Amino acid sequence: MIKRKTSQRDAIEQVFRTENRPLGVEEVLKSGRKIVKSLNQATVYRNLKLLVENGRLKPVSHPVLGVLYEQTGREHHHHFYCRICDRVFDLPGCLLSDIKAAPEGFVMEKHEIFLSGTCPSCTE
Amino acid sequence: MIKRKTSQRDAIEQVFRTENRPLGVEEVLKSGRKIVKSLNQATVYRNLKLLVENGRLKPVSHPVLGVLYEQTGREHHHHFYCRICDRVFDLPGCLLSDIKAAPEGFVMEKHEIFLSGTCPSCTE
DNA sequence: GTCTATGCAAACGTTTTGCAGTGGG
DNA sequence: CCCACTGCAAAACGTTTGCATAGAC
Repeated sequence: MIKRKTSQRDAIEQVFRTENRPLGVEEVLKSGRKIVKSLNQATVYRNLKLLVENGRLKPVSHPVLGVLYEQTGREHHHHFYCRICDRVFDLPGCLLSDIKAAPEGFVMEKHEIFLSGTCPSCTE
Repeated sequence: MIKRKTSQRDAIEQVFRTENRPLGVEEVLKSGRKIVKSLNQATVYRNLKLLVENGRLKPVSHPVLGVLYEQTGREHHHHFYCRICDRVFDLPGCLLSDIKAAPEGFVMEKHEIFLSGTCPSCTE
């Protein structure tokens, strides 16, 4: 579905590569405008959707921040939300591995884990 | 902040007692109207907020269904989402208990876990 | 009778869409 | 030279709010 290479879409992808953490629409727009100053909100929405359909991004529905997007291609992992700096960090590994999580009768196909608290730079 | 007893609020609370699972605004409105047919959407929104402030309900931000509400007073637990019947079930116990979840430097204060798959009635 | 809580409609913030025009291939 | 993609503005959607009045106490 992506047919052409545009400076707007490039800028959006570059933002994800630079920040290297899950980002929301507003953050992508703000940072993307530093690269392509005419960047429009509708273009960001359309491209985030396109990039998801093309398997380059994955949506993460965060309990506090709403829908975020992150780059695909990394291992299964979970997220840590810092309530002070309001950022989301990737956590290595999976806390649920080889635990029988769901009771009898339930067939578990997926899981998501969200931790929250304070990150290293905000904790003193 | 709740000063009076109204049939609308009673209906809303009754819906939660009857269903006994996390519910979204639309479900509350739909079921509540079976009890008080004039029940208005704005009234549902206002009462859900009031009931949260009064400690009777607790919001749960679900990755698929958005904001749901559940009755307070039960132990810490997590949720299972059935992708077939689209309902959320409470799960007993906590899968994260006494596991060191966050890496060095991160101070974990809370966590949320969402499982999904198929529930007993939808699995054959 | 007082004043909280409700119903209705307008307002709001966020996301999506229609359309004319730009620019990638 | 196409037509995918963009910017802009309007529409759509879910939630909140202002206001007049019903109804709890």
